[in-house]
Amino acid sequence: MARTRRADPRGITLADIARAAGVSKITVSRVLRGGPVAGETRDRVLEIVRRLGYVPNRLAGTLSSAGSNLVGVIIPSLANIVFPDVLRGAEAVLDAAGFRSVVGVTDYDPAREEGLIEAMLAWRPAGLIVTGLEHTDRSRAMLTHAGIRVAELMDLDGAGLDIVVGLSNRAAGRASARHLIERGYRRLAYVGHDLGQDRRAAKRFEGFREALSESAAALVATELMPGRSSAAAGREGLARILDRDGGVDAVYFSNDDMAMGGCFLCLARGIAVPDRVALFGFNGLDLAQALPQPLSTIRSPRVRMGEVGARLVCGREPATVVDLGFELVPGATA
Amino acid sequence: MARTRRADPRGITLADIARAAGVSKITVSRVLRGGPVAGETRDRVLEIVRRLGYVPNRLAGTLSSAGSNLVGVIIPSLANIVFPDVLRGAEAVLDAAGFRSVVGVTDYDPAREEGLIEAMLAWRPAGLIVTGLEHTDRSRAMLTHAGIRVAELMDLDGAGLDIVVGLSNRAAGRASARHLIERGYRRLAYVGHDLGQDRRAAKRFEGFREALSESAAALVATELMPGRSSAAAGREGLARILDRDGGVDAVYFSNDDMAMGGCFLCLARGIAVPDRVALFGFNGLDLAQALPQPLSTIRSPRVRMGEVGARLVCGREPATVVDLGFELVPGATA
DNA sequence: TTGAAAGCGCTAACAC
DNA sequence: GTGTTAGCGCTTTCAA
Repeated sequence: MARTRRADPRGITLADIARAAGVSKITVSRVLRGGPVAGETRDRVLEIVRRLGYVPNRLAGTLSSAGSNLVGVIIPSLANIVFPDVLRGAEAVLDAAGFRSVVGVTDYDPAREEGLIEAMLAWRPAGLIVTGLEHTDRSRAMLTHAGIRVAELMDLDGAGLDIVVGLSNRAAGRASARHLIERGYRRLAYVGHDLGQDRRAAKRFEGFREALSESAAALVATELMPGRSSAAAGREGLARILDRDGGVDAVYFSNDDMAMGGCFLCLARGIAVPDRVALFGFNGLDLAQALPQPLSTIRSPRVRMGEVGARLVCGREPATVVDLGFELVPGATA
Repeated sequence: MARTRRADPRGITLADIARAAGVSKITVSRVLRGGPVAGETRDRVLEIVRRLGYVPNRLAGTLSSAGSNLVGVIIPSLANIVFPDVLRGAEAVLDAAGFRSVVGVTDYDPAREEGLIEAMLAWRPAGLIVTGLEHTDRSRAMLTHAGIRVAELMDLDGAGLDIVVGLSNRAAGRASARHLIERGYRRLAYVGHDLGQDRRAAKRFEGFREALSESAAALVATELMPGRSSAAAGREGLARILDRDGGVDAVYFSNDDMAMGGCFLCLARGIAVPDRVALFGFNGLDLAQALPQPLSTIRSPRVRMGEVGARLVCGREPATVVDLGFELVPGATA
């Protein structure tokens, strides 16, 4: 046995192909990467590669050439379709460009994000895509010193590190308020979920209140449900608002999931929407547009954020901020 | 310059730490992996590691030691919450066990799956998690010869390669039919989406028809909508069934998304559910349980499938088939 | 057009 | 407890 040890006992290596083809390793390497090789040699090598089912080891290739095709993608959650949408956009672009995405889920915890960033950096990825602009100091330090492109997605309200792609949640909140005010609603309520975790929802609410304070309308009730956003939470939150009454004529929800719960409550109780109470969400989910009354909401360019972020993170353009904006969907509930 | 070339110009290496600490590389390596090192040496090394922000290169580590912490996860889509649910379960278990998940999306295309399997194998992952039992011959060959654990999730109706974790979609279809029959429905309809792509939905439909053929009930209408499942498609499909009439008294949908569309149509048209027409779905999405009338459906253990698949793929147990079953949710629509 | 030698950053094996 | 040597499987460099 010439070999003392084999990392992967079943692994066929370049050397095996080279030996079988009667050429050197580097020639096989060239064939595989389209280098200058005689046609006949190329055919012979490729035939053997195919017959043996050889798959080049990218670990070795990357270590040797310093060009990884891994890109880390870190999102807060997979439980809400919003983030899979972003991931979907990123994955499509990365895949088409020959990159593999390594996915991490923070559960909205900055400390977990920090751990994930470190774990991903260990694989020397070509780039890193993260969610939002809020990170621990150490996360920031790692991202800055890693020497790779970093894209921060889904938020524009704050300072970014390199590439920032998203929308202004504050502006979205303001636009939502202005829409309700223009429609004549004056006694508004807010039904949200845990805003300590969901910083972007918190920024929308801030923008919403900002716009109200400059208007004739007022926020007369706020219901913050503990935990994640869900239709059940939105339904329960609206129930509490309506049971207390107080003459609320429109409700702004932290997102479409919550707002759909509100729609369901009104359907169940036979409450006239928007005559008795108007409902407004955020995200523009397809499902909410298939409701008996399409939800009034703001559509966020989720897939597009993933696409643009991925494209930029793989490119060489200078640091930039891309505002993808949002679209107000009038719907029928406000 | 002793060094001719540096793969990563900004990269600090083990050698840099060793030099700064006045020890050999292997000692630093031991410190980092908890090997036997004197307390004082350990402290000195760790201090330098921290100060320099050194993150060990796992490419090199893995190449050297043959122990990758990457696991490939291949799913058909990210657009339907069902697959992010599975991914979420897998990610949670993998992350807790120190593994990173490399994600691939096939778009329901076996050829793309084949390409993804090859691309992932190039990273010599510790294991691979795929969706369903249908694969191209070459995919099968690669998975069999890779010498790693492979888990196939979400389907039990067919032959697996190594680890199989899921539920019998055929049995779920049968159970759905039996439930409707027991409730007294006799003129049934089916509203589905593209079953050529979604093999699991096709198997449910097969089971459904099987059970019907042994009963007094009959399938009197079928509406297959092109493309992916969606509330809009379900709504439109049910509209066609009802517009044709034919005395249909219950409708089985390919999944909850489609069924919710059906619910929305009935709400919009004021059709009494389940008196005029009963509706039945598949998946048990939370959202469908927050509807004014909770959807009658079958709950699939999606997160659990991901968890169990991930746990087994990282372990050493022999090849096995795990039937996680399903739960019929009576709901209020059938 | 092809090859030999050196090295990517790390760890296993075996000294000392 | 610590170091030396020899790779892991590939690509780069330089030469033929």
